[in-house]
Amino acid sequence: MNPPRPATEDGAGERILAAAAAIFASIGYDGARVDDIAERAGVNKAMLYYHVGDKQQLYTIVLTSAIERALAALQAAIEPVESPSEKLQAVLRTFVRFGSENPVFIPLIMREIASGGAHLADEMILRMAGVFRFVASLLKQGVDAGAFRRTDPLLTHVSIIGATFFLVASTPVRQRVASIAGVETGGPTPEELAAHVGDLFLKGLEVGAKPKPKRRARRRSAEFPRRRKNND
Amino acid sequence: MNPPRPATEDGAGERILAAAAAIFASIGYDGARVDDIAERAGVNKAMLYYHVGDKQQLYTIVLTSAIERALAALQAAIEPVESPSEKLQAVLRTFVRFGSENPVFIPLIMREIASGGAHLADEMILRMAGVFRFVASLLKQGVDAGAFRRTDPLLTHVSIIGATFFLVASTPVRQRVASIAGVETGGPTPEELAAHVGDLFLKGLEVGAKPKPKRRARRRSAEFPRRRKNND
DNA sequence: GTCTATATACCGATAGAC
DNA sequence: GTCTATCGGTATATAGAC
Repeated sequence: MNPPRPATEDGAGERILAAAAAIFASIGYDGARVDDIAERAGVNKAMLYYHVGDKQQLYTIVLTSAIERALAALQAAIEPVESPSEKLQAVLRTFVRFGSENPVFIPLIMREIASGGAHLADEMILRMAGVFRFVASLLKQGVDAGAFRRTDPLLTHVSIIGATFFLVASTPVRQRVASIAGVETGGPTPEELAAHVGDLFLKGLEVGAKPKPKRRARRRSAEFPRRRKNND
Repeated sequence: MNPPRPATEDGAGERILAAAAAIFASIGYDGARVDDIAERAGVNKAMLYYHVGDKQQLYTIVLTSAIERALAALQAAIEPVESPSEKLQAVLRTFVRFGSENPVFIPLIMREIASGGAHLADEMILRMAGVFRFVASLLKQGVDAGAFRRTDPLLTHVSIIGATFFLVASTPVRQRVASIAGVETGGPTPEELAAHVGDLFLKGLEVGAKPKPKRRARRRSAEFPRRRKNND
């Protein structure tokens, strides 16, 4: 059951993982066919099992390696800039750019969210929490510096992820909608997408001239009791 | 191939569609098993084929009926309010509430986005364009009234959809991440989710006190040539 | 209209030859 | 290490009895 070696060295292993990522992203775990992955990678199906392992292991490796590279890209992106606003913009740009350059990443995550994290091992949750902590610390820096309003960091993080991921992943559907709706904004570049979402969220987070002491407390109040966890 | 009747009348047809929606939402089109749908609906599998049709027809009916009800909910939601800001907030609240009360809707759409709209017939694109037109007209009202900044309506619409859908659908994963990351915001109510995203987007869209003539022109400039359409 | 039984095909995984 | 052939299980869809 266990692969004889890490399968992350170059050669057939890389081709198999790349093919698996592409197919898992486009039709999901259940829709993916191991035969198709092997064919796309140019290897025999038996070789796929020999080198990497079964379908579930293949999926886990694809998912974890993708999110690890995403986190590394995020950390590299904010290094050269200073202010919280610039860092946040760099993060948004990195989300958009990484998702555009690695077109398997966002569909994989979106499908996992859609299924309630059914295939997500604790290991993946841990890495997602790492990305969240990264963004949360950045938001906190902005709040401490007086640049950002104080918001719920996790909900803000999810909002950012949702907006950027949808902007990138919706491109094919968006173009069809734009064509039918008669608008001409179906084909923006990743830079334009990042600029749009950066504009929106920076204005939404930055401390404006008018204080307007927040329309509702962010802390949980007694009138909103905690809901039961609904993991099945 | 064609079902003998519309299959939207009450009785077994409704139960079948509800069961199909739940299963398609939780494990996707390819993962869904017709046997499971029939069992969940409490009908024989042959009856399912007799009343509704095959798996693809089942999926199409589920998807189109869901988005039609969503659009109806949106239209009903903005009727009682007046100002563009209140209307936008009502729209956000409706997205969150409808998605929470119809837990099949958001996963269905998210999976379609993730697959690039592979299963989306033109009929569905038309309905999605209807929802976009609805939001776009609302944004335009706000711009004309001097309440909102001028942004790309389609990209703003997608950003709103992405943030709200992710906030709602991420609940199970978010709770696991929150538990690991040591934060306590894993279980907000739909009202709290709507308040958060409303706060964020209203501040991001409203015209602030400081004019700050926009950091970048929204119109496509010569330095960003239109990309080729990449529908496969 | 309803249900049982089954046709037909496919998929994941592996045995075993080389 | 590589490939062919195949096993066992399961899926969609339908035929046909009642």
